[in-house]
Amino acid sequence: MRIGELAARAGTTTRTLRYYESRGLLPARRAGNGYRTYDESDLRLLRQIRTLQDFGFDLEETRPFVECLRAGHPEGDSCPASLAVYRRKLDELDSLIGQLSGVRDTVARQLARAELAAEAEAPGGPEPQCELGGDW
Amino acid sequence: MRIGELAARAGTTTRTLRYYESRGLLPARRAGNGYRTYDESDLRLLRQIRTLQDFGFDLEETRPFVECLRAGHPEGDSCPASLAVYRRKLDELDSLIGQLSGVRDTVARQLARAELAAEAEAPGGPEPQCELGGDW
DNA sequence: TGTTGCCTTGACGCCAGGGGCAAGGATTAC
DNA sequence: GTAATCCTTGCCCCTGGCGTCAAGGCAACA
Repeated sequence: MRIGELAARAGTTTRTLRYYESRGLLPARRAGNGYRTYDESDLRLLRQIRTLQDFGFDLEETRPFVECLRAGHPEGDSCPASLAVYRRKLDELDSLIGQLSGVRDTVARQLARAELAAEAEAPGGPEPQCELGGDW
Repeated sequence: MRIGELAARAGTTTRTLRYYESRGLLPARRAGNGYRTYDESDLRLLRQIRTLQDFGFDLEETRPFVECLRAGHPEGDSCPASLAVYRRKLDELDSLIGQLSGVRDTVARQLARAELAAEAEAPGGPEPQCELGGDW
């Protein structure tokens, strides 16, 4: 199959496939006319890449999975290098989520404080909000 | 005060201050010789920007806070536009944290599954890990 | 008078992951 | 025959927030 068909079947673009090839991630055979040629196994590699990318893995992090599949393993994560990437990613995610949660709480506190200050500055203002019900 | 001093006092660089100016975020007066001139209130604006940047706000999101201070309000978040940014950021953070948590759990499951498969494939292998204790 | 040291503008680089276009060759359909 | 698709390579563009020169001007101190 040629590049357009592979791209269509994987739900991506030819530009992306050429980019992966330029990174050495998904090299293609060439037909006599210079056209890139792919087979079903390439589709499998490509799907592995896209799945991990959807998880937020960057391209380099998908490399061990791709090489694992190319080496004949049944799954991209059947190799130690892939497991190492999983573990590192898990740590990264935990750290990032922790950080973001901290920021989230800080922002929430700032918001609450600023809202209180605004309400104090505009007493009996335009937003009584929830007291004693509205007109419904 | 000139640009180098302001940068030093805010813990940032002159390049950064010129960049902010190019974005219209922190314009400077000019001395007769063309040098940028700042005062204490600029330092305050700059600190507001840096604080929000540290929270992961991008530059444009800091603009309402800066304008609020410049308008004479005691705090950068004393204005409705700033509160709106807080709320939007809070939503973004919640959404992002939720997404990342989902990915985290997926990766964790994949890792556990792949580790089990690897162990099944190498029975009595090199990592008995926690059963019946080691040599200690 | 030189030599630092700060200042000015302008311009390119960088990171990822491609988008988009140009100029041309190959193939296929009618 | 020729028009419509496909394919090729190569090149510049984009985002954010600056870093890093480069070439030159201004100020202060010895």
